[in-house]
Amino acid sequence: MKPESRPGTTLSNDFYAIPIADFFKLAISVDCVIFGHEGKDLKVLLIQRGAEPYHSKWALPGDLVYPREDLDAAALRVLKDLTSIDRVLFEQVGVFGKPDRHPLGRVITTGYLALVEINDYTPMASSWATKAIWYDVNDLPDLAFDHEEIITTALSKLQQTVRHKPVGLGVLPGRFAITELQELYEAIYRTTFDKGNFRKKLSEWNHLKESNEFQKNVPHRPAKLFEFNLERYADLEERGFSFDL
Amino acid sequence: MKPESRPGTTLSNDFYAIPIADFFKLAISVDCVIFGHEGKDLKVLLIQRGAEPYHSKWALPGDLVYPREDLDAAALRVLKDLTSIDRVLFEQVGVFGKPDRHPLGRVITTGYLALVEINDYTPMASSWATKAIWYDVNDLPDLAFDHEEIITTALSKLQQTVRHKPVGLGVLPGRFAITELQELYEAIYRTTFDKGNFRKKLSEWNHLKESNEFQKNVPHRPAKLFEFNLERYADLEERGFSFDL
DNA sequence: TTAACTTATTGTATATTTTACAATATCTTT
DNA sequence: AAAGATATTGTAAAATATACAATAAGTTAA
Repeated sequence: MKPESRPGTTLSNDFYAIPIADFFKLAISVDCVIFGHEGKDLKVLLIQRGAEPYHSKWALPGDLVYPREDLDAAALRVLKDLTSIDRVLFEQVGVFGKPDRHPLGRVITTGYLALVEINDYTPMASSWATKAIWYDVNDLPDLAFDHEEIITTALSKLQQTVRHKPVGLGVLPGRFAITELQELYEAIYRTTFDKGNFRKKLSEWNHLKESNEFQKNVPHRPAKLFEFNLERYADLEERGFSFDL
Repeated sequence: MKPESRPGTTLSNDFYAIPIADFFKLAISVDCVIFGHEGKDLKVLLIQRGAEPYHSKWALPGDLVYPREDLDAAALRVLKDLTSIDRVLFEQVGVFGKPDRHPLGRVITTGYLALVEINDYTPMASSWATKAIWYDVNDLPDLAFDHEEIITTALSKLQQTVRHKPVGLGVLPGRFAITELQELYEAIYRTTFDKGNFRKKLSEWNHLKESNEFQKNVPHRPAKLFEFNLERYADLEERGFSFDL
């Protein structure tokens, strides 16, 4: 049956060639691209599937959305199941709805991204996965479904977001050296910045305040530790800015 | 029933408290935010609904997605139904999936945006709408469902897109004055730019080529008409750039 | 104890870009 | 011919970005 054979409608009652029941033979899911930061690395949390289809293949953690559940809530549930994290940086990436993306039926999925600090949480294998492992973004295994595409889109989205919103709060420890924050940016953008210039850029944003603490046990001059100025951070998040590479 | 009472699954067969059938009692739709450009104005094409719910209210044109139809294809179908346009600038905005956003049941919608030239097309009232009218983006009527939110998100997305991709091809006529292109940008960003500086910025992008034609019948010095250098335009679209306001 | 080594932090001169306007140019209308 | 409208080009000053140099302050090894 060709789509063209039926004029448009919006949940009205004029269904023609296609039985109305067919419009409800689908499910929706969420899939989470959980980026993990650790020093200079950016990784993604993948699970090894314990069920068909794609049994034992690597995939993004995800789940069907409950009948009355909000999409964002479903994605947060998956995130929390796996990392016990409530939220850090969390946003919708987009919908992936090709008719044949799921071999068992029509499943439309919404991708979400989150960014967390790897060392803050040990990912637990959930009931639906035999194991969960952090993979480097630059070296991913073969993935189930269209999950590779979702990850690619999510990374672009993350890079985009970080150009107009501050990042680091909840990812870095409460007190951190400026170099650590720079390494977070470098991991996200897969590049390097000049130390001095990056430092100047940050000081313009004015969202850091220095503490009187220094790094300890480092084999070189210890860096002064900073913390985020929460008010100013929230303000930047709210207003947005433009960070040019 | 609380979501927490059921552990996660990914289309596997371990459904507990919720009957599997309930997972399929939902429908998906697409809604199109069709932006129309005309001189200095940016408008949105709205339809007056001819069916319940929200009968006779203003709403975005949209439709249910056919069982085997790709989401993008569904949105393009709606766009073409109404404007007979194939595509110009067209992209996904995001998913809107609050459980109660549709009074008759669970309907999850994906928003799309398109940008067209108003004078190129006369919108026709489709079978599912009593009329279709262009409304100024800054002066919208009360809208059905969560369509106001979708429009707001779509406008942000359009502004974002136009910061790293060229715009104008397919919207402006084949030959146009630079001021016309500037007015398109000004309509999208709801601001004004310095003429001289905008012109310089454009010439850096190098995607215009001058014709030997001039404006006619204007009560002032006629402007030289330009056209897009298609190769360069495509190149910019491909690579992307950063246009700072 | 000191020299070598490592990263931190600040400074700075140069190049590049942005911005705000000024100055002309070229048509139409009065 | 003067006045009125934009078009188009030019330019000086201000603001930014970039590439490095120079110095600081620890640790490690000789």
